Amino acid sequence: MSRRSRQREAIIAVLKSTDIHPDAGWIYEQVRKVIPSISLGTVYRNLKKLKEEGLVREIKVTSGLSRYDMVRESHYHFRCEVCGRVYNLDQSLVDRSVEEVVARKTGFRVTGHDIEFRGICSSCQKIEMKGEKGEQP
Amino acid sequence: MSRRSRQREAIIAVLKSTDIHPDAGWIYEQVRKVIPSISLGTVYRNLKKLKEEGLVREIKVTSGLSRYDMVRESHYHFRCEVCGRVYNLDQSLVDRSVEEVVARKTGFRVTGHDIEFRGICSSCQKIEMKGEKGEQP
DNA sequence: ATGCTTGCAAAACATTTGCACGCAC
DNA sequence: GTGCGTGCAAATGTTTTGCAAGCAT
Repeated sequence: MSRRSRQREAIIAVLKSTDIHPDAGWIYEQVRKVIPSISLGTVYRNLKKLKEEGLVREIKVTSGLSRYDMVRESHYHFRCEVCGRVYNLDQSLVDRSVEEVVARKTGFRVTGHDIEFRGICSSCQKIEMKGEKGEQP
Repeated sequence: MSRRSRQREAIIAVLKSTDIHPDAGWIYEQVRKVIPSISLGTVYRNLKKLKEEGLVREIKVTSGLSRYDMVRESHYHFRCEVCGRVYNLDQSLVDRSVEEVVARKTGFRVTGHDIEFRGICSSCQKIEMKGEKGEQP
């Protein structure tokens, strides 16, 4: 398997400590507080390894850079189109049988699926309402 | 609205002619057969515009570069983990009510969703079986 | 001792952008 | 004529990689 290293452990610690789905740069900045000498290349290298080992998942949201998170229970994502935040949603919202439906219809072997919902999160809806004050003269 | 141009029309034509979900480079090569002087920058600029106008959709598959396709009926995607091909799936496979479920549970305004299924497509399953011949000594 | 992992810096890539010119309106 | 779209090339931003040295096994 993989060898241990302070850098690798620190990256895992950072990922475990948050659920904001950070990108590589943010992870780099966090780890730098503990290991100032770490390089961005090392962060990318470790993320790649961790992905291969199945410990970390890379998500590409419709616009923006790659984001990473620890694989806990698998979950869906909701991306706010206003603030760009990515929220977790409980996977149980959707019946797992969708995979069987797809497998039956296509003959493909289905090993997983992800759903990305789009829309406006609650805090941006509030801001939106404030902003609309007086826009109807 | 947008102004017409040979380049723009050619890009649309290429996108209409295929369903392989090409990336910008492939589109560029295709258009070049008709307009050899077109630049990659123009392809990107047009794709961006077409996206804003809602004519084209950009999909980011879990690994690889951005891919583009004309918005016809909306559909899901299946990405083969072996060959990397992206297939279209009929959106009617999954009940649209998932959006309502999410909206009710979160209080977010949900304006859309995408599903990416993963697995092994039928042609890669065949190859896989061939390749396994004799691997069990 | 062996060889995986690191830091550094350069490279590779995808995508965007500034500019002067040309074409659509 | 106005100003949007283009080609070109340079810039930007992200991710990858070659190398020599260091550390885990």
